[in-house]
Amino acid sequence: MATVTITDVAARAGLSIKTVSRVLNREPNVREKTREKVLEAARALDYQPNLSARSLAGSRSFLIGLFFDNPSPAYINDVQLGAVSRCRESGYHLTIEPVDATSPDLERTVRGIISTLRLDGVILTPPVCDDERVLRTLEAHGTPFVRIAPDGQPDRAPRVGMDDTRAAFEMTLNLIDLGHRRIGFIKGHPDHGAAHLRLDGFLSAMAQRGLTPRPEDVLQGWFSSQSGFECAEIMLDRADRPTAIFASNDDMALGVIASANRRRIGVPDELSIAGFDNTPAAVTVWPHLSTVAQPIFQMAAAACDLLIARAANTPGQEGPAARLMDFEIIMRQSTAPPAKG
Amino acid sequence: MATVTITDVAARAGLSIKTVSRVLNREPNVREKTREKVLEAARALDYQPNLSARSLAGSRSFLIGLFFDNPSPAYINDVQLGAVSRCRESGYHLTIEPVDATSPDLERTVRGIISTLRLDGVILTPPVCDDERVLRTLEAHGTPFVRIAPDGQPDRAPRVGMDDTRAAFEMTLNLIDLGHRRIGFIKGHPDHGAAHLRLDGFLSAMAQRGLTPRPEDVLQGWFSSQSGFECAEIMLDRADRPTAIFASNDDMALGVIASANRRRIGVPDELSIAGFDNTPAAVTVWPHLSTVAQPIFQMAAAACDLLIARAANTPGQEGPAARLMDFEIIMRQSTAPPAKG
DNA sequence: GCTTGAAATGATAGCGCTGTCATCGCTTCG
DNA sequence: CGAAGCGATGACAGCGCTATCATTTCAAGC
Repeated sequence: MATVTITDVAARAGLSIKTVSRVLNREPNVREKTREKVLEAARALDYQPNLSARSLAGSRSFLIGLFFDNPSPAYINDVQLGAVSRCRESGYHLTIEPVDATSPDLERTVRGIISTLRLDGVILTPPVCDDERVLRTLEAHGTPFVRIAPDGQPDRAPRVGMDDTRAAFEMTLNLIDLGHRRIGFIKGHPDHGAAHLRLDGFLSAMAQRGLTPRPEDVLQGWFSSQSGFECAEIMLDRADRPTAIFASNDDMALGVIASANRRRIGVPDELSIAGFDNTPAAVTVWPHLSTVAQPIFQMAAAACDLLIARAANTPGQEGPAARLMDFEIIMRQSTAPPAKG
Repeated sequence: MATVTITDVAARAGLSIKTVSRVLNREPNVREKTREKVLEAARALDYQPNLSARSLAGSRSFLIGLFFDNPSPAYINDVQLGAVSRCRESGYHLTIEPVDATSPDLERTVRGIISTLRLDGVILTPPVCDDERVLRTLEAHGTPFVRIAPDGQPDRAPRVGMDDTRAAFEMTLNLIDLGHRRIGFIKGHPDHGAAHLRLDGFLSAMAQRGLTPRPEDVLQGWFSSQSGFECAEIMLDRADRPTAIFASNDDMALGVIASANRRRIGVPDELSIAGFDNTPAAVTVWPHLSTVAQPIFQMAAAACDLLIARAANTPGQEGPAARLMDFEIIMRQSTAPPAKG
C-alpha cells in the first residue's frame, strides 16, 4: 500500500532522482560513496521500482513472454521454472501465453500480445518455435526471441537445444552393450523434428555395432502412450519378438510397459524398455524407466539469459547464437541383460 | 515496430484522445456514432494500447499473478490454462511466480513481486494458499487474491474449490455398489487438508452402507507414488486382502497398480483400484484408472473472473466469495465387480 | 593560481495513457 | 424565449520513471 517512489529515495539520500536512477540501473560514473548512500536509502525505505513507469519511460519492459502449445505439462513446467529462475536474478518477470498452434488467429493473437506488452523477449517451445506465422510476426515487430529445440532453420534465430541424435545413439549403445541384439524401435510423431533425429541415432548405433534392425521392429508411433501401446502389441505378438524396445519418448515407453504387463511379460527379465525425456511418470511406473533426461530447466534458463543480455545492451545486435546442452542417460530398472536362450 | 498510439487513433477519428480512451475502456456517455468512428479508426490502424502507460496512468495493471509451489505439473498446467483463458477475454495477462514455500525469504519475495508489478490480483494454489506469511503480505499490501482449494480459514478471502468429501463419498459408493465389501484406503499427506476430507468421504460412505473398514486397511500415504506402492505392498501381502483399493490421489493409485503388476495380481479382475485427480498418467497406465476429475481449469477461470471483476469496479469492496465447482467421477477399466468367491 | 577537461550530478522533458474538471451543445420546461 | 440540466466531448495535469543535455565538481598540469 505504502508506495515508495524514486523521489522518496532521492530525498532521503539527499540526491537527485537521476542519480538514484543511475545507481539502480548500474550505470557508470557514480562515486562509490554516493552509490552506498542511495542503496542505503532504498533499503531503509524498502523501495521497489515501478515496472510500468520504467517500461514506459525506458526502452525495456522487464517482461519475457513464454509462448507454448505443448501437450506435456511436465515439459512446460520445467521450462517455466528454468526461465523464472533467471528472470528473478535480473528483475524480470515471465508472462505465459499458451496459444493454439492450429488457430487461424494465431498471428493476430501473437501480434496483440507483443505490442500490448512490449515484451523484451520471447521464448518459443516446440511446436510453436517452428510456426512460420509466429516467427514472421515476431521478426516483423522486432521482438527478440529464442527457440528451444527447433526443428529446422537452425540459424534463423538464437536457439538452445540438445543433441537428440547423440542421445539416442548412446542409449542404443547401452542396450546393445547389455547384450541385446534384436532391439525394437518406436518412432515419434513425424512432424516433430526430434523424432527423426532420435531414429537416426538409433540406426547409426545399430550400424556401428554391425546390427541391422528388421523392418518389422521399427514401427511408427505418435508420441502418445496409446500409440506406444499399439506398437508394442504388434511387436510382442511375434514369437521372435525383440528383447528390448526403445521408444522415442517416455509416454510411448509407458504404453510398452502397459502392453508387457497385460501379456505378463516380465520387465526387465524378459523385455527391456527404454524411453526418452525423463518425465515424472518414468519413476511412477514399475519398474522405473530407463530414459534420457533432457536438461529442460537449463535450456530455458539459457534462453532467458540470451534474451535478457540482448535487452540490456541495445546496440549489440549480435547474430543468432546457439547453445547445445548436455543430456543425461539414466539407466533404471526397466533395462537389463536379455534372458539366456 | 510501427507504434500506433492513442493520439494517432484520435487524429484519424477526428476526436480527442479522451474520447478514444472512453470508447476503449467502455465508459458510458459516448454517442453510438462516435464509438463506431473510434473503433473503426483503431481497427484501421491496428491500434494496441500500451499496457505500461495504462497501468501507470490508471489504477489497474492488467496483470494477474499466479503464485505456486506445486509438485504436480499437470495441476499447475490446468490452472494456468484456465486462468489465461479468462485473462485473454479481458485484456489481462498472467505472470507466473513459482515460489519456494519453505524459503525464509518468501515474504520478501512476495512483497517485491506485488509492489514491482502492481498486480491487480493474485491466484494462490495449494500449498501457497495456506501460507500465513503470503496471506499476510498480500493483505497488508491490499492486493486482492483468490485461493484455490484452501485448507482452512475459508472466509479469509474469496476462494474456489470443490467438495472433496462428497467426491470421495460418491467414489466409495460406486465401489460398494460394484459389489466390494472389503475396501482398502490410502490416506494422503496429513498436512494437506484435502487428504482429511477425502478420508471423511470414504468413511461416511462405508458407514452409510453399514460397512466398517478394518484398521489395517486404512493406511497412511504421502501422496507420492512410492508411498502408494508401499501401502499396497502391505495390504496385498495379506491372504484376506481387500478386493478394492481407493487411493487418495492418482499418483498413489499408480503405485498400487505397480505393486499389483509386480505380484501378478490382475487388475481389475482380482483387484479394483481407484484414484483421485484424473492426472494425465491415469490414462497412460494399463488399465486406465478410475478416478475423480477436479474441474481445475474451471476453478482457475472462476478465480480469474473474481479478480478481474474486482479490479474493474474499484468501489465494490465486496467481502469474501466462495465458489464450489462440480467434480466428475470417471469410471474406467481399473474398477470392476470383485471376483466371485 | 588558473585553465582544462573529464567525471559526477542535476534539471527537465517526455513516455502513452487515465482522471479531473471545464466546456459545449442540445433538450426540456416554466 | 431563456434558464436549467444533462449528456457528450475536450484540455490538461500528472502517473514514476529514463534520456538528454546542462551544470557543477574536482584533479591535474602549467
